[in-house]
Amino acid sequence: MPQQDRAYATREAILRAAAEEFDRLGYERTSLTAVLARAGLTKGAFYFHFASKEAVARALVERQSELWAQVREAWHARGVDPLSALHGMFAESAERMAADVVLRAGVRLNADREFGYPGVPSTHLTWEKMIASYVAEAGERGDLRSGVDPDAVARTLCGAALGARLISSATTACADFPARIREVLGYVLPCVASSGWKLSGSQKAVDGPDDS
Amino acid sequence: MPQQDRAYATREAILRAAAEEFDRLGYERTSLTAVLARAGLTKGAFYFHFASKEAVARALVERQSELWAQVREAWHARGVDPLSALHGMFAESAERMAADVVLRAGVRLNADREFGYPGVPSTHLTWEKMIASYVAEAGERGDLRSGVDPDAVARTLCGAALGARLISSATTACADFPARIREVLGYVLPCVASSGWKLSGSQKAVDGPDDS
DNA sequence: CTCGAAACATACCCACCGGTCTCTTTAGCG
DNA sequence: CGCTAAAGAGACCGGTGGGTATGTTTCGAG
Repeated sequence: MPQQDRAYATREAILRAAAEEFDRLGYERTSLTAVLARAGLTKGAFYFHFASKEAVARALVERQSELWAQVREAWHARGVDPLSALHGMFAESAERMAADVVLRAGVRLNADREFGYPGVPSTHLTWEKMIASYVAEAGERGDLRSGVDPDAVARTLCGAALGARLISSATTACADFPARIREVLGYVLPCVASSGWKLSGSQKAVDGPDDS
Repeated sequence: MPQQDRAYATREAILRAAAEEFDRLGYERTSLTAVLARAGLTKGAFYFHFASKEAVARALVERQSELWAQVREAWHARGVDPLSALHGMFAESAERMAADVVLRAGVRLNADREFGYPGVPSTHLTWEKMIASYVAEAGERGDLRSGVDPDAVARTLCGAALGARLISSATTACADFPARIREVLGYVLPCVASSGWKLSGSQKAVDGPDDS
């Protein structure tokens, strides 16, 4: 609760303007001047609310990471099988990103750090492990084909999602990101899951091949 | 044919040093000073051979694009089925990239332009179309499952390859890129190809699931 | 050997960007 | 009202990076 309401508004305005620029250009190529021009503010306002350019970026990454835990919890609570949960989490994440610039910026910033700079431990490994554990769990339930390596599947899905986001971000500002994600899932999961597995959780699986 | 042999050598040295920096840091974060320090040269030498920083980047992108046409021709000449040709092209490309810094830098620069800057037509669309045509051709031969959309497969593979390269580049300097690409192909192609299809062309398909 | 162009070195310029400093305005509160 | 701190404006600074201008070496031709 800020001492003044106006302060909260401008802080949000800065975050939003920064998100829009970061989303388009990434961290390096985004200048504070551009952000402030977009927000209709000046450096005085900025450095009152944030300690540095990096601090805004961190704030955006923060918001983003909070949200994912939330999404994950929600799908965990639904009690569907692991593969369906994975599908749901991917799809919901993609849809949220398509709808929210602030979220997109946070994701991009988070990724840019990892892949731009060399040798960063990276949150991305966390994702890979999380996905791998879901796939492994599916294996214990007998939902996998024989010979499927959970780690390899996790690497594939992670990479595919990353690439899809980049392309979608550059071409349609992530508008077609959900569709691309569903395509990826549609062409990977059937190859991973055993023939008996079916997507559950009131989801629509689009663009995958028919069983034949 | 340069007037002096030494000139050719230094030009190559600049290209190599620039490639190493571009490969690690990307275009924006690479400074000429760092490149020249690495090459043991000065700005005088640089601006004699290249008009600008961007010109070196273009030269690297140029080399890269020449090579792909070559790879594509080679696999076309082998006369294998379309899906096997796709597999071969992907695998060979990945292996060349793992081995050659100059190539990697060109690829990264080419991609950075497309995805960093908004609204660039992009060579990447060319790739998608090319892949889609191969997949469509496979469909005409009856090598596809029913319900498979060649365009969607192309998007998926393109994105997956892009993501795999980024992750591999950041973590192992693309050393495990060939393995990651084979994983991707192993978990996508079986889901796309009809059950009768088999990989040909003396290639090893690793990490894919068993048929069951 | 000489001379001139090619090939490279070095000092310099300038625009920009993140960050700081000082000053003004606004809002809460007695 | 009037006082004070929050909130914001706007000028300014240091550093860096791409690019240039000018000087110096190397090489090949005649």
